[in-house]
Amino acid sequence: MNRKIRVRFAPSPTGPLHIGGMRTALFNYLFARQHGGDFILRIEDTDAGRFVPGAETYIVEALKWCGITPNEGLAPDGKIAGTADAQNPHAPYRQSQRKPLYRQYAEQLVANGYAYYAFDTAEELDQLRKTTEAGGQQFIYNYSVRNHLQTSLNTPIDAIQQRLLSGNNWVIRFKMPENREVRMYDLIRGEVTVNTNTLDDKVLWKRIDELPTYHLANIVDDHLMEISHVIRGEEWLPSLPLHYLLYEAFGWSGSQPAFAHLPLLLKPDGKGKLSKRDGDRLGFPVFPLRWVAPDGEVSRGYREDGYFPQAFVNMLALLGWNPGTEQEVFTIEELTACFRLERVVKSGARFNPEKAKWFNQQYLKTMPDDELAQLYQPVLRAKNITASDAYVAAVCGLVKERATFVENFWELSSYFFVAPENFDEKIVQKYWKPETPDIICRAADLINNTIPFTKEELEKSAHAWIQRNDLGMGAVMNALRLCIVGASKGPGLFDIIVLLGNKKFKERISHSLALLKSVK
RNA sequence: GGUCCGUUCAUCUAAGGGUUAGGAUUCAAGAUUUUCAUUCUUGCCAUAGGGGUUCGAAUCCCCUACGGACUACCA
Repeated sequence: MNRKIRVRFAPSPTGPLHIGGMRTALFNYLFARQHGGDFILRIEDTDAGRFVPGAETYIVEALKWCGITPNEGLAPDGKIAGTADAQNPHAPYRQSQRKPLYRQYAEQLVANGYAYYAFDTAEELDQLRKTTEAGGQQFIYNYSVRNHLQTSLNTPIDAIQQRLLSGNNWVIRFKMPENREVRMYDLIRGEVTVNTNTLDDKVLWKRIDELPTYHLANIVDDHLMEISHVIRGEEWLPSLPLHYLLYEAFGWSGSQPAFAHLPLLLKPDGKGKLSKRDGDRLGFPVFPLRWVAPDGEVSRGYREDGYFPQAFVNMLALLGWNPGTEQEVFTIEELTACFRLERVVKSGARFNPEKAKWFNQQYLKTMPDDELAQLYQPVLRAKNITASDAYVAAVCGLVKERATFVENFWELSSYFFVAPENFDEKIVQKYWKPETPDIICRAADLINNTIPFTKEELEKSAHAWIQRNDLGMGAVMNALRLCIVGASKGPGLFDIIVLLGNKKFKERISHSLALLKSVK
């Protein structure tokens, strides 16, 4: 039985996707691609009350940024497919648009005795729950209470019809069997067993918005869309028995998908799962893209914070998964090749923002200079600086290994574009002596007259000159660096000078000399 | 409270019953460098506790503790 691998990522558009959701999407994507299967994007918008405008677009954009492209579920315009075509045979992929479909399945369950209509109101239920718990008992809506309530199980057929016709004062509940051990299998956790007595009669059909609940829609769609593997967050593990039982009730157990529940992402500090608040509190993004909530509140995004999507994806992949080797830096192709569901860790992972930075640095370091130049040019233009691509690329080449983000480039390389106006106090104190200006002038002359004007040649003649005059490497080089850079940092001084060029070097020396004179 | 899942350095994790318990991030020290950074070297640091099973347990079993999720007409 060689079933086609088909997985789905099924977020609900209640807000931006956070890191955990992105990881779930990534693992689904990797798994599908590795097996030559399909990766389907489905929108689970069966809660009209929690719908947030823009969330769906955000989800599509975020996946796109990461290079996680669904091969089913999107229309040619890049949006969620709303109608079926050759490319999207199982459309629509928004559950709200699949609404007409679900009702019959719910009714089927009622007809076959696996579900029933319940006529109690939310208020009655609340009351019942309160009194039960006040009596020290825990309230479970199951066989022990369902017979005492008004349901289709204890109401004559004509009266049921009457109630159904008289309005929407009803829900459909799953009739949880009594005292059954449900044995389930999870690809990551192994066998899990639960007794049905601890479970309750979950609502499958909501009166409030006349839509199925997650549980019903999810099972029906996974079946109809021929999903082979359900890879989702651990928060769904407690509802797995219900899902098993639903497949059974529909008679679909034979084609039921395999399940894998991913460990949760925990706060970097303290207790509990990672939340939006932690990002604000600890100063790191929890969302892939910047998100502006309908109320105007802005949440940072990895993209806007200057992370490369490759680095972000790489970081995500290593959250709760590892290849068993010591490799940490992966392209998405490499990830696709070596990802194994069985190697996903069982325990929750504390999220570490530091490691995310480290990954970005790894990618920055290996990125070609001309690509970096394209990213840096807009920053320069914003500062009214015009420089050739070749020049900017050379600058990037010299500073990239000391940066984590392109954003760091300016502070690391401003002196390649503008003369320093301020000088590091400590370095001035240490290296700027009364005789220094004279030495700098002579050194500058020497440098200006060196032919060819190359790093090697400059190094050779400068070293010889310093030695000949017994001036001390540190004293001359640091003072010279102070004039060029303004501080004691940066790449090799002769690298800088050569890139700056003879003319600019001269200007820089006289400019700084004048400034430093007034400082002293 | 109930149900389920989990527990190896500060953090992410490796170790199919037999290793001085390995790597990475962070931190610290040293080397290299004219400086900063990179790089390299080194260091610090862990099997939650208690019982079993076994010649031998991080690994299998039980108990305890701790952590997490779930417990809606949310997903």
